[in-house]
Amino acid sequence: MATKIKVEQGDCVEVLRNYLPEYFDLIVTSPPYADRRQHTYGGVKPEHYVEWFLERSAEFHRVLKPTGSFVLNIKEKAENGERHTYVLELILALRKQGWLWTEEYIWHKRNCYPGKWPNRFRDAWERCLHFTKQRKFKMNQEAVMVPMGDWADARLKSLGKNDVVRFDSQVGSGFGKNIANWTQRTQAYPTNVIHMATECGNKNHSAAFPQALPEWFIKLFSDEGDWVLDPFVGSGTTLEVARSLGRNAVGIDLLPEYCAIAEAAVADAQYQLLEERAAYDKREKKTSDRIHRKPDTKLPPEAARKPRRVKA
Amino acid sequence: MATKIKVEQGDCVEVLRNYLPEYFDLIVTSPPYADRRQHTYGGVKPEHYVEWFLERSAEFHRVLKPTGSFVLNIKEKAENGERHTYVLELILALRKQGWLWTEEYIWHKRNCYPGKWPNRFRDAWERCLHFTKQRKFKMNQEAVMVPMGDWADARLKSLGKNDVVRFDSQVGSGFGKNIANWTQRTQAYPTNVIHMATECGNKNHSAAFPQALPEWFIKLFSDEGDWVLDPFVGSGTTLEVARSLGRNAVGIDLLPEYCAIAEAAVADAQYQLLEERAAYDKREKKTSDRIHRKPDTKLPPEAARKPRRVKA
DNA sequence: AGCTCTTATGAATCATTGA
DNA sequence: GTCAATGATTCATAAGAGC
Repeated sequence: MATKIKVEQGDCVEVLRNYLPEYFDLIVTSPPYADRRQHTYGGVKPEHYVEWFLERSAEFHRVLKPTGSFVLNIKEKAENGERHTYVLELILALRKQGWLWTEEYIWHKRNCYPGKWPNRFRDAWERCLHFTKQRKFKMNQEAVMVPMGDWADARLKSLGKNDVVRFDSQVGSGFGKNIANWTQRTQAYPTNVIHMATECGNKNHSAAFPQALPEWFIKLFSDEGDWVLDPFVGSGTTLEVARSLGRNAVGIDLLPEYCAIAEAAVADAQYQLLEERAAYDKREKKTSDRIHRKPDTKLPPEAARKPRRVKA
Repeated sequence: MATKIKVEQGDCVEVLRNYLPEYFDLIVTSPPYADRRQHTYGGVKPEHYVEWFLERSAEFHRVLKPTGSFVLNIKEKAENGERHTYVLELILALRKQGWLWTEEYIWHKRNCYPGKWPNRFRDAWERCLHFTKQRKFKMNQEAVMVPMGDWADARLKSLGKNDVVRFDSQVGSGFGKNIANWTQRTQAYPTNVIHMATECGNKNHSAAFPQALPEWFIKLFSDEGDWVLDPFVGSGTTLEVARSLGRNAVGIDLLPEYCAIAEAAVADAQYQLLEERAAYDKREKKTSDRIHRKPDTKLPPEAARKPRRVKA
């Protein structure tokens, strides 16, 4: 069964009215921040942001499944030496709208924007607010497990800079193979701090998201075949990732040009996957399930037997 | 001139009434969190936390200099599957009280509390809220610059899964070259994400702060000879650090036993410094300024010439 | 001195049990 | 019903033991 990806042009508050209730399993988005993208979204003023957002999040609530999640990547701007409070107010308002504020994940941007100001350092983090409709919801913790800390620490701490340089030059010396062994040994659950560089993986457009960010949440809060929504899809990163993970997805954006970019990005991703698949088939001389592949991490037996999920 | 350190027992709201207005240059504290440490602080209920705190922060505002800073280390708890909102409400309320919410620093705890739950991962971060009375305030950015070497080490230590995968797959792709770049520069300004483990001290008390956390803010927001206040001083970490950095300090705590511990800690620190000094004098055969020493990192010339400060 | 290995222990949360 | 107490889960450190 093929993965369905759809890009819709318009204001999400209107587009979503055509969708049935409880249609989506996951909403993950990075909305236009207040007063940003003025030329595109008309620059919602900070003092009107909450009101503006609530109208849309009401629709999100309607189209989200009871066991679904809503992940909101956002960060308040600083102005006149102070942080704006509209994000705090938004959290409080969303709770009044019926959302549960389940968690606040921190996206730690390792390579943040350069700059220097007299009253603050560079901003290296953003909020990823996790809202749900119920206390029990779908969460696949095993899908995002990380190699255990002992591993990286012990091994890398003992690596001097010379060792790293040597490692750099001795391609294929067996180091990679060893790493594979260690990762097989033990895995740990991650924390609520997500370390990720702001790499825009695809070159043609400036992605607000690094691909790995929506990837993490899509793996964590949805299954293959589920429906993912990004109501402010921008350049389409969420859609690309959703497709590559075997999720169906809908992306909405106000701007026709963004919709075009998003569609192109998805088409590229699709093409690339087909090429990969062809190459793989040729190599392996048999069909593969590469496109809809399982998470590449080995699950511990007990985790595989009873994954933590909630019945819808 | 000797550094003055004072420990006062009592509720800070009462103790501070005896202090003159605009007495302190910096307030840095980690208050008892709502419903935590019940056996010691009586556990302020989340729904009364803001009210309880505002009474005290009004005094903080009175005794803080106009160019001073107030750093609040706090994190809301999760209960019944949801994060509490009292910290968000506290930020909004403090602004109404006249504080400027200048910045929110993230303390990323590398070794966070273990545990597993169906709906969340381990909590690995806390807020360090930075409030001021004016848009212009004292900030010594150069005092907390990070040597590039250490920074590279920290980055290697904190390698997450994605780094590992990249490490593994892109052998020889320039990892070593990047490291070479980092080590060439000497110092960098930090960001608003502070990467620090929670040292569990070998002492008799549960050390909430790692020493390095108040140290960072004391260096950043005060000068030698300034007055630092910790109104919930607990085991006295702030006082120890203040003394070692040549700042005068006042610590207040409700509990007599904590005050005793704090006084002992400061005495220990004092004793240790004297010993160090004696040893140093013996080695160097001359007097040293080790106790009030400058940061041991070399400043770039231009930074040393014009440190960024605000006149009082 | 330096290293491996073991052990104890935290500003945690949730589900369950008992009053 | 509401609330308080207990158990289960889990991992990055420091400290100590052993070589």
